[in-house]
Amino acid sequence: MRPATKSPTARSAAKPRRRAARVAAPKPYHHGDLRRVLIDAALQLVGEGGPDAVSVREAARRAGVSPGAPFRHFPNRDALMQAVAEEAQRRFRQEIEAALAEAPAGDPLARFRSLGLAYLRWAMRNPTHFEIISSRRFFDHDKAAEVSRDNAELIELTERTLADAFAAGQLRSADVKQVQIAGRALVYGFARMNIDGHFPRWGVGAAEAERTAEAILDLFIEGIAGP
Amino acid sequence: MRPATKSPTARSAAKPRRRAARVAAPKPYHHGDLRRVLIDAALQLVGEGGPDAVSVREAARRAGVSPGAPFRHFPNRDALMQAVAEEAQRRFRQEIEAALAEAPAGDPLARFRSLGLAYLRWAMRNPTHFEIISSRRFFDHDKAAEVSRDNAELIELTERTLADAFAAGQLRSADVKQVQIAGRALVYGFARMNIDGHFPRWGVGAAEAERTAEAILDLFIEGIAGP
DNA sequence: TTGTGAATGTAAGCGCCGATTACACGGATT
DNA sequence: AATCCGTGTAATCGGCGCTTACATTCACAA
Repeated sequence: MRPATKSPTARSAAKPRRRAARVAAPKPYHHGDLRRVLIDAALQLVGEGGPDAVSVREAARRAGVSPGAPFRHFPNRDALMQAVAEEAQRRFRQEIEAALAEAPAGDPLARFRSLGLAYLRWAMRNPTHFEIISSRRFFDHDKAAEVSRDNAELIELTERTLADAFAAGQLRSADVKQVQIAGRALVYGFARMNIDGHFPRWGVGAAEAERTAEAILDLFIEGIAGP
Repeated sequence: MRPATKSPTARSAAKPRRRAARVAAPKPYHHGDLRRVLIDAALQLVGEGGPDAVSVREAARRAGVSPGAPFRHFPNRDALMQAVAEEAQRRFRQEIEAALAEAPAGDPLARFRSLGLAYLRWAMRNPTHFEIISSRRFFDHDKAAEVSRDNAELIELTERTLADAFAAGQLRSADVKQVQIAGRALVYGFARMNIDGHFPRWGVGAAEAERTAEAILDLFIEGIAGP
C-alpha cells in the first residue's frame, strides 16, 4: 500500500548460458522454485511490516522476477497470503507441540498451562506471523484447508486437555466447553492486544510482556481450578 | 470517468442563499459540511466491509465530490480513519457509560460485570466499528488524542471499579492490575475472535454470541471473586 | 456596495498496486 | 530432432493515495 522502496533490481544482462555454464549462471529464464521463494519473500515482508506490507510486486522484485510472474503460481494476492499463513501456522503448531511434549503427562492442568504458555510466547515473539494466522482479514480460512485443520486440531487438543483436567478433579466448572472458549479468548486477547498496540510500554524488550502473559495465564488457571 | 454529477445530496442544513426562489440548486460549488459527510460515508464503508473497504475516493464519490476534495479536510487517508475512529469511540463510550449508570452503585463487582457486558454487547453488535477503534493498524492512537483519552479513561474506570471490589472484599487476588489486564484480555479476545471469524457457527443471529459472551464473563468473574 | 484574500472545490497527473493478456523461452517427452 | 507446455517477460488496464495548478465562492473590511 505504501510507496515501497525503489529497487534498481540490478539485473545483469540476461545472457544465454552458452559459455561459462558452470559458474554463476547469470539469470536462468526459469527460476528454480519461484513459488517457494515468493512465500519466503512474503513471509519476510510480513515480518517487516505486517500483512499489509505484503505486495505481490515487491515479492516478485525480491525474487528477481517480473511483476506478472507470481501469478503463474498464485491466482491472486490472497492465494499468496494463504500460502504464507499456512507456513506460519505450521511453525506455530510445531512450537506448541514441542512444548507439550515436554509437559508432564500426568497433570492435565499443568499441560494446559504449558499449552497456553507456548501459545503466548510464540505470539509475543512472532507478532506479525501470529497476526496473519489469526484473522480472516488476510485470507479465507475456509479455503486454507491446512490452516483450518491445524487450528481445529489445536482447539480440540485444548478441549481434550481440559476435559482430562476435569476428570482428574482439577476443574471447578463442569462446562469444559465454556472454560475452553474463555481460555482461548484470554490468550488470544492478550496476544492481539500486544499486536494491536495496547501495551505501549514494552516495546522491543519483550521480557516483561512474557512475564505478564504468564501471570495472567496463572490467574486464569487459579480461577478455573477446583477447590 | 466522472459519472455526471450525482444527485444533489439533499442537504439537510439549509443555508441562506441569495436567491431562494430558485428551486433545487443543482450543485453548489461548496459542499455544506464535507468533512462531516466524508466521515459518515467512511463510517458507512467501515460498516459495510470493514476498515480495509474505506477508500478516500469512494468516500468522495458518495459525497458527490471530486477525488481530490477530501484532502482539503484530511491530509491523508489515515487522518480520515482517525476521525472515523473518534466517532466510533464516542459511540462506544456512550454505550458503556449508559450501562454503568444503570448498574447498582453499591456492588463494585456487579458494576464490573455491567461494564464488561456492555463492552461485549457493543462489540458484538458493531463488530466493524469495534475493529477500527481496537487496532493501531488503522490509525495511530498517539495522534488520535480523543480516542486515546477516552480509552485511557475507560481503562482507569475499570481499574477503579476492580479496586473498589477488592476493598469490599469481593476479590480473591490483591493484584488488581493483573486482574484488570486479564479481564481486558478476555473481553477483547472474545470480541476480536468474533470479528476475526473464530466463531463460524453464529453468523448473523448474534443472540448466541451474546449469551456465550455473558457466560464466559461470568466464568471469569467467578474465578476472580473472593471465597 | 464592492474589492479582496482565504477557504474549498475541480482537473490533471504521478507512481504504485493487483490483475490480465499476448508472447518468448526452454526443459521434458516423444 | 520436433514438439508441447510449464513458466517466465512485456505491455497494459483501471483503481488507489496523493500532489499541484487552477477555479469558484464565502466572509469580511473599506
